[in-house]
Amino acid sequence: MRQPLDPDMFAGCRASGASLIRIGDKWTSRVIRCLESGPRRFSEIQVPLRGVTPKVLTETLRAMERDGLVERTVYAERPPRVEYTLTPLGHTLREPMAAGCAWSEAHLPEVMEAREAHERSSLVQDMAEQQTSQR
Amino acid sequence: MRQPLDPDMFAGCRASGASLIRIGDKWTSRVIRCLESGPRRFSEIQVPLRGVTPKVLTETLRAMERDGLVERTVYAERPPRVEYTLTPLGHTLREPMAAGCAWSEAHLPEVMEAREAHERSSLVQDMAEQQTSQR
DNA sequence: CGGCATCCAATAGGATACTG
DNA sequence: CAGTATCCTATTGGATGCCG
Repeated sequence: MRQPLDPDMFAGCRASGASLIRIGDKWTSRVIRCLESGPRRFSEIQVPLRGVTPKVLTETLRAMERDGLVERTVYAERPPRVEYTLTPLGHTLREPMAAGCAWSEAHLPEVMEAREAHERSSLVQDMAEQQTSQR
Repeated sequence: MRQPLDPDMFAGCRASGASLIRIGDKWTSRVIRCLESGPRRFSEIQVPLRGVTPKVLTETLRAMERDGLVERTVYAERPPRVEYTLTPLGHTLREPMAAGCAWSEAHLPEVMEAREAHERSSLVQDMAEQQTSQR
């Protein structure tokens, strides 16, 4: 016989999960990879992120700063220059993130295959439904 | 001197990243953990997810089915019974996900500390601004 | 250059009621 | 029981323009 699931199994996870620390976030992971190789400027990061709007990039960077993952340094120059650096804490995120990326790369073919198989079968179903409604 | 970032460093990642496979998704990771211990029924999963609406849970499960992460089995009974099972592919996701969870748990204190420190400093800033505008 | 302010569209997600 | 259907709101993210 099967054990019932603990209703509160995610009680602590609501705080520690993706909702608190924007790891699952669309952009956070990419920003980290951009900063792996050293400090980068705002516009440098913006390029590989395929022209994400400055608003969104700012929000992402601010959130990461808030969580102590990146540090923001402003140089009082003309024109102004701002650099973002991965903090030691931010660097520790590289490992688990690499695990996720590795999984994606390794299993992408399987996922694509499953997706196509699903599409085929649902197509057949749709056709069957059309037949039925035509009666 | 610093190397420029490759503008296309995420060219393949757009397909393999969180956007394609809903890993970073708020619910997907939790569903997987619910199914680790064996097949579960719809309503069983719904409980620890703190009463997520059936609509959202359905969407999540359907997406995971589409990607070959879970399998849906309908038993022709009265009342009807449906069970969701982790596929072998779905099981392979447990490892990288565990890595992420471990990180969260391990570094949560640091993140919380950074967050509080940030809040304190921005509070001081706000007070300073108020002083300025009162002049 | 590196933002911020504002407006707007698209999407996600919740509440509720109903069905096979 | 396991959803579907409908409605509605909140959040996300894009576009644009301005500023230090």
